Amino acid sequence: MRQRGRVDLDLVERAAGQPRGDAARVTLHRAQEHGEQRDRQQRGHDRGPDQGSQHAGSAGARHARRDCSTRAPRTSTVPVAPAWRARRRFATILPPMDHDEQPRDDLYRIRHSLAHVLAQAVLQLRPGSTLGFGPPIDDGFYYDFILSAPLSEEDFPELEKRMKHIIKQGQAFERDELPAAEALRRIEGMNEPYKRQYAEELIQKRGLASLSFYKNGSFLDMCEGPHVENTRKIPEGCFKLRSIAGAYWRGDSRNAMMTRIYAWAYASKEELEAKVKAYHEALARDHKKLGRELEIFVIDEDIGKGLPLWLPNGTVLRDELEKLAKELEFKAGYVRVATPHLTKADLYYKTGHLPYYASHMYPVMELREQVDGESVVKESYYLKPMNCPHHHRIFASRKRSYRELPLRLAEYGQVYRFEDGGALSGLLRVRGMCMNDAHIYCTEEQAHAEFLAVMELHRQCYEILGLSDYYMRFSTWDPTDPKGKEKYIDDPEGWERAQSIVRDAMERSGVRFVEGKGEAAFYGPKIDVQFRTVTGREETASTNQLDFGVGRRLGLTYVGSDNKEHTPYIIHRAPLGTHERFIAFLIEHYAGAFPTWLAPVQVRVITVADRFDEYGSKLVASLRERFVRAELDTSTDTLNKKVRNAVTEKIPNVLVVGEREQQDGTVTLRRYGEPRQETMAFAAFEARLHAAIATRSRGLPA
RNA sequence: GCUGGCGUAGCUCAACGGUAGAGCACCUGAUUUGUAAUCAGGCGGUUGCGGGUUCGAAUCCCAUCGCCAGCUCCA
Repeated sequence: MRQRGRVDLDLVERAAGQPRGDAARVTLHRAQEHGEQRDRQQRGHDRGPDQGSQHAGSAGARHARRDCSTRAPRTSTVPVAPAWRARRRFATILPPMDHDEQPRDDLYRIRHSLAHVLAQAVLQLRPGSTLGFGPPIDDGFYYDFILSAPLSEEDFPELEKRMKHIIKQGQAFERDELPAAEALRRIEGMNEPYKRQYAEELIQKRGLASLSFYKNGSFLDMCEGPHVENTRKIPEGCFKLRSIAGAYWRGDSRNAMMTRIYAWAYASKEELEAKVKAYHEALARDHKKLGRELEIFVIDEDIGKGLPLWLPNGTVLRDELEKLAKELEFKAGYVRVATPHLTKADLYYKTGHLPYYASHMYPVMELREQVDGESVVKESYYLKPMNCPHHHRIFASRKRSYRELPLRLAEYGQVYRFEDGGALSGLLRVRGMCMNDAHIYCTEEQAHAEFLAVMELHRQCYEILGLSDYYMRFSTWDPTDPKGKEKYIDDPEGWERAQSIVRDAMERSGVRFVEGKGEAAFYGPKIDVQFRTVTGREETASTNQLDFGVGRRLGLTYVGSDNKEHTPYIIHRAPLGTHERFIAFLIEHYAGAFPTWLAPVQVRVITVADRFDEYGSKLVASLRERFVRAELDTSTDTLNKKVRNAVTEKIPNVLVVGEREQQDGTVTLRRYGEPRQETMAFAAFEARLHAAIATRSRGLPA
């Protein structure tokens, strides 16, 4: 069960991507416009306060916060986001739309009206059911019910038939606006307890003086509209019931479980069909499917839920990403550290994780000994759910001077979080994950440049990977949050300063972002990078947080030029998130066809007949000599079959060699996805290949 | 965690109260092939696990494990 205790640790933070349970407000900053938006969107469960889940970004984010230590070269070589301003690659997917922001256009009306039509059909089929919410959503609409008898997808044809019938009847949507008291009386008569509860909230908490109702045919609903004037305005064949699932009333597991029916709906039959088709095609990129087919990872029941086994192909991806991170971080002045997977329980009491975060950690390991015939606990250990406390201890390993700041400690650290079983999903949400983690300890004066440098590091990573389908979310502190003082560091001035540092850095970088008020980490504001999976779920890939509170809490200090002790700012960041989530993301991004530098098998040599295998072996040996992942296909398959296999495995470079090539010392290159093949000297191919790998380019430069 | 659906060979699936099958993969043999599946044979499942109903269970029931989807995109 989920507990709702609040921890104030970073962990607590919802991990990235997590949906936050509270209604947070988000402001969209696009160039100059500001729009109000809310980020609900997440479809994950609310992992809000309680759950810290997630890795990747989230993880990064959340975890990170704790203390550490070590010294880094006090270089001043940090590149300060220069290039960033000019590029426009960020944020090409649209952030979630706020309820109050959605355009009430025709499509909105159609979807909203269809939700009422669905409800009417459901009430016909299951009289006595009660209603929850039924809003339009990004790709259609849904409606929540407490059904008088269960429905399943098998009932969809019947429901759709009834819906079509209702539409054909040409029911008019009639709006009725009643003063609060009268509205409540009417709702009372409707026998809709959830609607009533919400109506009371609207009147009492939001101060609405009146409520509106819409009636079409036999169906009456409290609803703000707008709707189409008549069901005939709903285009024929523009919707399709999609799925049925449970959903808690108001997304809160303490509330009743309702049944939610989702449907797709678009402005025309053609558009609907195109979208549904695109959706099904997108499923072919699902990382769970490709992960199995391309032998990247498996999740073995005998090992445990959420604990992936990385197969050789997947391990190549991890190694290459780590190599990339090490190179970029080295250039950005980071130093690497390594810390153990286990930690004494005491540390987590100091950081504040225990006992609040305990439900998201694997149970304690206790070393016992016999004392007077009784078994007593001598020492207790936990698997670490984040790397920050370890890094903070490294920072604290000796006295620190301002002269060695900023100190940037980096580690691809393995952490374990006990996520809810129902939340686990392939590599996207796991219980064991390896984070591209780092903590930067710096002075307040350095924080701005360091944060910019972190954003620049993000830009570099994303540019190399060709990622552009994401948006950034700036999560800030909400001074009016009723739980503020227990949840967040109580230091309004500190928040203001930290937020202005981040906001300014973001604005200077020119990156588009949305603002989520009330979504900050407990110790500071953060920037999360949000993306969507092929199935449309939003997740956090990367996270960056400016922590002004934990250093103080843990007594981390450095000696300043004034010979006094000061508390460092700490930036927690994870541009590549966790291997688990990030690779899931990359598999879907590339549809399994990785660029040469990342590909598990970079070159497959196929001979026309086995008498050319010796020549093929020489090619492979030459390539492997310089660390190219090349291999010779020695199977007895036909040439056609070998080519087919290489294509199926999405190998980026296939070399076909036979009599001609052997004689001329050439190779015939067949690039994945390119119909044209090309014969060239082997030396020329090698040079191009090495160039492609060295520059991590997507193609093979000429 | 909760709601619902689903677990048949390594993979994708069929059999839906009456002897558990196919394709691919794998193994063996033949084939030595110039760009997306050569031919033949073979191996492979106590139908996730455990109970129950039944003359008989992969099919029905219960429990359990696992997987998938959903769990505010608020009237």
